[in-house]
Amino acid sequence: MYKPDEIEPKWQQQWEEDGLYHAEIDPEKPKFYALTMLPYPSGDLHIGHWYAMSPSDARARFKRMQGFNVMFPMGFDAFGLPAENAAIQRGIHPQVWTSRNIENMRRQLKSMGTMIDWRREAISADPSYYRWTQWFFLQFFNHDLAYRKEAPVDFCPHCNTTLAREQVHGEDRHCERCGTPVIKKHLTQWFFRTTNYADELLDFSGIDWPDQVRTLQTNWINRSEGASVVFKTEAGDDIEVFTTRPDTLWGATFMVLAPEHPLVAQVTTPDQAGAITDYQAQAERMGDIQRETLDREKTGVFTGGYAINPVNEERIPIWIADYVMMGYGTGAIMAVPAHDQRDFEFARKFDLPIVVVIQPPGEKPIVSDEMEAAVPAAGEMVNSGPLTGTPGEDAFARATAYIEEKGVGQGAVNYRLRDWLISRQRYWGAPIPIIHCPECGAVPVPEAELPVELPMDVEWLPTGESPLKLHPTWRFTRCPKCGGEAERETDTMDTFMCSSWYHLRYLSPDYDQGPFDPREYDYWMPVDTYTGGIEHATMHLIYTRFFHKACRDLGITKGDEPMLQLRNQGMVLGEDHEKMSKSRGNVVSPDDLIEVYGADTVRAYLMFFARWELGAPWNSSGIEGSIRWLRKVWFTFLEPPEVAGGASEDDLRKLRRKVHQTLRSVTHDFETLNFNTIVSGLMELLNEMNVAKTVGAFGSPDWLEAENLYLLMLAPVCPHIAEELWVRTGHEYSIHNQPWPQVDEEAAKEEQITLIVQVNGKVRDRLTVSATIAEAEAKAAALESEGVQAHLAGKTPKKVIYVPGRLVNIVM
RNA sequence: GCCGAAGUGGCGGAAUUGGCAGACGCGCACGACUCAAACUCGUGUGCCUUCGGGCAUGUGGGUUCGAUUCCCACCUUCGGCACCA
Repeated sequence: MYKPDEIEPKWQQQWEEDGLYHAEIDPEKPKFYALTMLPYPSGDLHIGHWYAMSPSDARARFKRMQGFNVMFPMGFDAFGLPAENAAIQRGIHPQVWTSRNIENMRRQLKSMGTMIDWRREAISADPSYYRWTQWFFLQFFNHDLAYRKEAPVDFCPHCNTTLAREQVHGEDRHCERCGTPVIKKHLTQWFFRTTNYADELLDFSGIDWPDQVRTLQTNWINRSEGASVVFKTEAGDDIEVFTTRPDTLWGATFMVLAPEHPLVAQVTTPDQAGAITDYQAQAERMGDIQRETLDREKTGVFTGGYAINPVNEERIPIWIADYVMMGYGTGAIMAVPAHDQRDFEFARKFDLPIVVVIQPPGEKPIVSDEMEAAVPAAGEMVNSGPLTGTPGEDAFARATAYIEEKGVGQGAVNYRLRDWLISRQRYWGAPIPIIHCPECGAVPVPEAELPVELPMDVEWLPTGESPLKLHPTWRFTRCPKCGGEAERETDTMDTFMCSSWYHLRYLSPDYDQGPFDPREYDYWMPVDTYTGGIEHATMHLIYTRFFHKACRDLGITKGDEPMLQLRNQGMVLGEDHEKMSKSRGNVVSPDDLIEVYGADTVRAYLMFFARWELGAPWNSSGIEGSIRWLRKVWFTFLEPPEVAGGASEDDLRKLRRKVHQTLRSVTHDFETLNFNTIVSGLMELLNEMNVAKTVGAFGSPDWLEAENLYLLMLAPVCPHIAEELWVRTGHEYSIHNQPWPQVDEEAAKEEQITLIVQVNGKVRDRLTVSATIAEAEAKAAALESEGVQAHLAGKTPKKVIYVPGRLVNIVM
């Protein structure tokens, strides 16, 4: 009987005692760093964690058998709000709550039978870890990659903290963690200069990442090329704008500033001041209730001020309107109503002049009074002073050159990507290692004094405010520079900061001379295969790339990218096809499944039941198929056959062929992470082996080879049963130290093939012929076949097409 | 509105990238075992059929001897972005 509850714990213990999966530097062997995204210690592993981790584990095991020195580490992204909420609601200290959860999740991970090397575990909330998170912050600070500024920022009123732009999602601009719509606040916060790396982040040439992630990141960064142009105002100030259409500059008939633009007050005339202030107040209120979505009708107010169009010296009015956003570009635009739909609508509503300066080729001349919509297409420049007549394809370049010659602007590139806001007004995070001194300003904590540890004796307030702010003593300190009284920064860092470098801490989690041991780095980095959810495409996966590149420029890391290959798994939905959630009551618990089926069955089912990158709804009867398969594996190898001996040469050759064909496809599918076809291939081979068993193949040399190869292929998928059967069939422990077998291409070759015979593309016959059949012979056989004769009716075919080894198509 | 992914039996999915559509598994039906049920094993299972065959990979076209695969248009679903200048 197959009893997973007996064999699984037994082997897990054995492997652990023997240190089977310890990863050590070995210059003799090629290394392979297999990494899967680390979990947040929420308390329980759910089936989604299993789905992410157990196929990744199987892949790592496969690589190990292939002869690579594989490191497959695990850790916990242990800072974060849920721990703090538990503290507020139940009075448990986040430290206690977190370590309790980690203990449970570690136990669950071990029950999965993974090859995780637990000696390399890293926990981001440990002072020995966040000491280095803080150290990285200081390196960035010292090299002007971290800075502090006041800005309108996104604030989650539920989580009581600011968020990075990447952590605000959806049309309603809600908090990535809790779903609450964010509000704008003006606060002084810490930022990292991610925008310095915008262009480099768009370059994926050195890495094998899914197109989808590349597209998401590319769209997120949203690079646009254009020009920045300076308009002088009559009030004396310069207004800089960004435009992607420098060729339309002669058509700029007014300017629009965002209501929050700092120059609004300067350009506003006294008689317009009242209307302007009212509109600004309205826009500010609207900001909270999403002014973009609520009101598509253009609104705005004239400031009374004028600017001069730098190319034609026209005097153009300056307006403010909420369709111009302070957060993009310079917060001011030149409005070209003839060629921009938004400007067009605005001009029509407020009766502003529309001047056509682009004429698309081959279309009848555009007349501004008759326009029903803006004409955004490229075309010949018209009505554009010295550049009139410039053809569409040259317009952009010539206009930019002209602006530069005149000294009123230059070519410019703009991005949507913002600098990364890393300040969080929360307790359970790594404190920002800065001391604010009234004399010296923001002073970094000396490296020798790291980590700035979180105080444990804190009080939780139901207001949701960070207890660091109200701690009686913690924040008061002395300035490291002048020795005067000073205060600590009470904000902590975004937890995405911790997870931006965790793959480096795994290299040497106990190292205390730096964030990682350079010897380990030189051997293991970069990560060879990284697996995890696509939901991190524009958060963690941008941050960690930025982090790596910034560290490279500081001489801390090497190479341009931290992770060479990325693969994303999909999501396991509930049986009702909905996202799993406690409130829906459709959550599948891995602990329960292991109790009933054992880990090997769960692992096999998770690999088999869907395309890994897509995921699928759970199916509780589907998993029955997986345990049936493993029971059948057990019986096939251990149960004596009903027929002993007597298999024909042919039967044995057939068996051997199937074994090597399966080995070929399984090897390929492991390489490409097509887990479902690995399992189906093994199922198919097992069926074939049982056929061979009934004709007396059991015990023959070919059978024994099949058995060996079968168990070796099974080992990465179902490590426990494979080990048990390996030992029971008389092999030496451990199967997991065996090399991956080689395909015998000769054995895998088909001797006979089914030649498909088509007439006009329709199958009319199937012939069993030698695989090496010659073209003439194949065609002749096809023409003579019964099925064809019936359709030929004495006529001569027009054409006969032969595809070697596959088919003959007779065209009538 | 823009960008991207995906549409194949009752279900999850397969098809060496242009060559037998539906592998493998679930489910279902029938049979064996059983007093009976479950388990297990066996057989069958895309649809229609006048049993010759015909129709089938979201829809409609196209390229080709041949299309799930390539091209064009459209529909649906799911993700992302969105007054981005």
